Amino acid sequence: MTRQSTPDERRPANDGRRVAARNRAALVGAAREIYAEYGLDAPLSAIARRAGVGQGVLYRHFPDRAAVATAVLDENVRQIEQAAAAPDADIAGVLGVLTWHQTQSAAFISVLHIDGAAGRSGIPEYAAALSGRVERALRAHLPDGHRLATEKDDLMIAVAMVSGAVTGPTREQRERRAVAAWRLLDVEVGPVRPFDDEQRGQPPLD
Amino acid sequence: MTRQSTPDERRPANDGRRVAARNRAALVGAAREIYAEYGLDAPLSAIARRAGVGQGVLYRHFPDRAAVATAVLDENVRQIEQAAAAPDADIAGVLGVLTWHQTQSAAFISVLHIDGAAGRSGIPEYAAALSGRVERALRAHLPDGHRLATEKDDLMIAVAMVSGAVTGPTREQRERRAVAAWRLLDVEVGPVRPFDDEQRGQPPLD
Amino acid sequence: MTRQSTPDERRPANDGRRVAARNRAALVGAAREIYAEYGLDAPLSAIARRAGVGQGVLYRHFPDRAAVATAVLDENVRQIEQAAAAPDADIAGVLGVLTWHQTQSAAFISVLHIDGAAGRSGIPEYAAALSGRVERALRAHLPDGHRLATEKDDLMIAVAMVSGAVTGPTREQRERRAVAAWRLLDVEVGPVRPFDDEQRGQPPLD
Amino acid sequence: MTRQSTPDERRPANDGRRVAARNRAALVGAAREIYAEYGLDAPLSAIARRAGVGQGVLYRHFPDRAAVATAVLDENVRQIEQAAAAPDADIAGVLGVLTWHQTQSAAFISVLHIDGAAGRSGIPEYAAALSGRVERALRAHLPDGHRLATEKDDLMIAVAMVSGAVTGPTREQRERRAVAAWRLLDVEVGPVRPFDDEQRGQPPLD
DNA sequence: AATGAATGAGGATTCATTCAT
DNA sequence: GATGAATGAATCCTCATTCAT
Repeated sequence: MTRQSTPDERRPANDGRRVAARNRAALVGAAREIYAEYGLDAPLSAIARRAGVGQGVLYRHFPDRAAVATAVLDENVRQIEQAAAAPDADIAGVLGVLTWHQTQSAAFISVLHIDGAAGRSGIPEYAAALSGRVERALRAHLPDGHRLATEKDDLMIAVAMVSGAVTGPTREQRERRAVAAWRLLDVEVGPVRPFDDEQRGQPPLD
Repeated sequence: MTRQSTPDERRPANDGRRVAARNRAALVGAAREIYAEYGLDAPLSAIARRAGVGQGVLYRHFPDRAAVATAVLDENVRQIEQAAAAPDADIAGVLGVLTWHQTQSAAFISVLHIDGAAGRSGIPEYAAALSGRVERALRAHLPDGHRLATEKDDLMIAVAMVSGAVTGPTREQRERRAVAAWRLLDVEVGPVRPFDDEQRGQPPLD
Repeated sequence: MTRQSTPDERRPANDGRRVAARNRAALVGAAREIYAEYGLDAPLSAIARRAGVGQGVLYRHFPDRAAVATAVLDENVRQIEQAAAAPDADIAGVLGVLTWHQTQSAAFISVLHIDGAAGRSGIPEYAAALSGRVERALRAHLPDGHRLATEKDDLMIAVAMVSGAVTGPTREQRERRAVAAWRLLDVEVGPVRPFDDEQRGQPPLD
Repeated sequence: MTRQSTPDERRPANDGRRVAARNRAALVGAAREIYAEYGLDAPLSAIARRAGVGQGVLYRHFPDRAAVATAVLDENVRQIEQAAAAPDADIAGVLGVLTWHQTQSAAFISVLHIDGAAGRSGIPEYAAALSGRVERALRAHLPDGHRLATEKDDLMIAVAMVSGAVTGPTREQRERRAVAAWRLLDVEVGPVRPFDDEQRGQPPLD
């Protein structure tokens, strides 16, 4: 339901495919907001409600709660991959994008803890896969002489460490702490910002 | 109304008030285990069950779930304080004890994230208080020239960072990662171990 | 209770019987307060706590919750009986004492509803017995020509009606309404007050 | 709750919705019965059980226990209002309908005690609102010279008095006592019956 | 495909009652 | 006799998940 502001949508009897895609996107967006506000344990009903769809639709698109979380985090990871795929990418820049997402989303932090989140939230191998993609994106630009290139695990341990430092009620404070964390690690980081200017807008729905 | 089923049958023995202290200790111990396995959001009923007591006993000893968590974490913090109070204490040694507890207890990690725990578990100012005690214990031995002594927040940010790195299914792996984290921070840490061999005994309550 | 406790007890260390009597009185007093504040469904533990005794003591003196209530109300009824036994007693005077108790105690009101209370609070035939004693005390002074003497049930119906009217947060308001109720019934009532000046003081305990 | 979806019946009826309406009615009916038997403090689970639905259904339809009670009592009050709105209504007739409901429902009695209900059941201002509606319905037909028109509060005090008198295990006995109460008040009352012949029957649940 | 109602298990919390000391 | 701890049933309330329409 939820009157859609899209002008071309005037007929609820419009064919399903398009509606389905829109619903899926609405669910992912709603989940992102809900996760940001309440964490990964938030009730699924809240996500469906904020997306403006019935509970059943959520289950049609996502088999379980882990799938929802994965879909949300997938977008974050994709941005990092895109940042890594940019022509002028370097490790500092990619770390900056990564850090931005760390400061943005409590859920995203969890996934980088790999099993910290897995315990409670039932995000199983999904998390490992996402974490692996992040690692590949970073490592593609990791020079041999880089501070995090000596030991095999250092790169992702450092990422996890920054995740640990990123706490606080406001994004600004979280960013300040993230920057301090990288400084303590003696690692140079580019500007902390999303990859594109594709602002993922948060409609103050509901 | 009181429809009581006339418990003329044997009733599970009431061992008297002597057992109260033992029960409290059992609850704290059970809570420690349960928290380590499932995190601070674990059901209180699981704690009572593992302690081998009824639900009511838990509520007799602890008014709310925050009180349970506090009782558990309080012991960890106390060990760190004791380590700091030892005659030959230095910052590396205290950090070693701290790190041991970080590798030991998922719950303890949460509390050092300061607000990471606050979110769901309703451990609000408790966490801040415990975290403050840890900070004081550490700062008492922080030399002026120490790597973590330049910026005001660096000390606890570093602690949070190590907490972030401490993941993995086994304590050994978590310790390995913790050590790697301190190395990346270029901070010297003493042996990772509990303060004393003081078996976590029964506090002489009552 | 057979033993008359002389008020001038000089030996507080004289245990046993005397302590038991004091505890019983404390329980009744506490129950009166608790009932006035929370109604007849208040937890028994609250009564024991306010009386400053253990839970077990309550069960030693009273087999069930109805016995507690009865003990409390018994005192109210006794005052009414004493008022009726006074040399210069008349129906108006006894009604005044009765009304005072109605305005004083929500519990007492319930008992005069006879079965309204019985339903929930498990005050079974106790209530009937108490109600019967009140009726006898009143009827002893009911002149043949009295407004409430025509029909058999009129007397106690009128009492129940006044009980129904007695609502409100303060005793003053309840008294005002009680007086209005008697006026509507066209029944003359003496001064609304306890029988003796034996103020049953309410220590603001706890 | 209750987004007012315009109940235009153009669409092929969604039967899920139809069941919902039936369930809601069943819940209200069950609540009425349970309240009559056990009073307003009856467990909500008993209501759900008698309605033949799960607990969750009750919470879907009513956010809290006060909402359930309000839904039930609202119907009673509505009947009284309808009786007052009838073309040939007079005060005696409306009082008769009111009295019928008093004899019918212990819960309804509570609400007219105004604060008697407020105590335990958490039906605070709801009760006041319902009581106010009853008063308005009555007062609309109260002639200036009526016995209950002299003092401002007399009307509702009288209603409360009758409520107080209405006790007893059977409706018949309660009615007899109610009639006696009105007689003692010297107030003429019409036939004690529900407003319409609209028997509030048992919804053909399952 | 969407809807949103229903189910029912799970967890929190409160108390009446018993009983060892 | 008193104490107060323990038990465990009962109730409240929340969601994850299924399913009829």
